[in-house]
Amino acid sequence: MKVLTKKTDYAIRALLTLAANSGRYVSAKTISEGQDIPYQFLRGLLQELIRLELIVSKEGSQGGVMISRNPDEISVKQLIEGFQGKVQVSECMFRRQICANRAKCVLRHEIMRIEQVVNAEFEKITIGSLLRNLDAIQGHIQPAV
Amino acid sequence: MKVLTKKTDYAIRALLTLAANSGRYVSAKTISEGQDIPYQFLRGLLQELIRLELIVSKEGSQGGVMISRNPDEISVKQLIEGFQGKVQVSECMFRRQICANRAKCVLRHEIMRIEQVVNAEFEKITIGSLLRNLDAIQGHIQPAV
DNA sequence: ATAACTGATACTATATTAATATCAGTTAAA
DNA sequence: TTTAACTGATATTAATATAGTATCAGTTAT
Ligand code: FES
Ligand code: FES
Repeated sequence: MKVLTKKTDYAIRALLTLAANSGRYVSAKTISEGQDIPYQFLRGLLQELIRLELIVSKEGSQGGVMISRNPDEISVKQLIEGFQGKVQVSECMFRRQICANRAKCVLRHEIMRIEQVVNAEFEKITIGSLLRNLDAIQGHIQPAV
Repeated sequence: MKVLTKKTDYAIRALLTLAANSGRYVSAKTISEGQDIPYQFLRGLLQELIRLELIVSKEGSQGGVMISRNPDEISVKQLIEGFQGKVQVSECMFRRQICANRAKCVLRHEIMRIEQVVNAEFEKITIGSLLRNLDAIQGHIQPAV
């Protein structure tokens, strides 16, 4: 049981590369090769990131994508929601009117609490914090090119 | 993004019925109808619960399945692990030796912490606790037949 | 004997995720 | 002014996981 799909994982890694190269346009090809993400898959994903307004693009030769937000304001939670939808533990555990009074259902509350904890934790993790951690370890994410 | 699959959800509900009928054999048909779980799907699932040693069965007429553990000792965590595998936030976020020193990787630790929180929460929720909550609400889960 | 059951297993359908492919249009620079 | 390096947009396929169905053999209470 995995919580992050490959797409979200790829998005995080692409954004890390972009955060390490802010102010510069980096091509999909460069990111693809640097992070070992399938090229066309990455391209689609980058277009989604553009729609999410986390990056901007420049067409043509020497073009590419560039991060357009403060990396500290891009949380893993946002990315999960953008690519996988809200964290949802389950639908109503007891369907068909079993819990007539959904609003007061203790179970639901219990389970929604877990969702909140997970969300809160993923909110704390940002592209910025990840990048700093990586830098602290060994300065991995090299400026591309 | 859902955390519990239908199978796990069904298993929880089947076990609640069985917990409310402990000491008695309840047929798959009765559970299926009572909880609105597809019959054959439920049958397979019950066989898995038998292998997990959470229930026992009796063949033949008047047969069925019966819970064989203290409901307080059956946690949702166990069920998730039995049906969906361990909670795993992602594989190593940075593949191919990027983090040369996996053991000390801050990211991994961060992410593993979330996994632990989730697991700890699901461990607290047991068939017993769920059943008591339901009873407290309105005594839903009627003894079957 | 028969109806009500489980054991075991094979199969199909559906949905989600992952990956590829194609072609049109933009831009920098030789 | 042509060309190579790019993105935009979209269609298609492949792989995998989840959900649901079907069948037949064997067991047991009545
Ligand atoms: S779990 Fe759905 S209302 Fe209680
Ligand atoms: S995330 Fe894999 S070792 Fe750091």
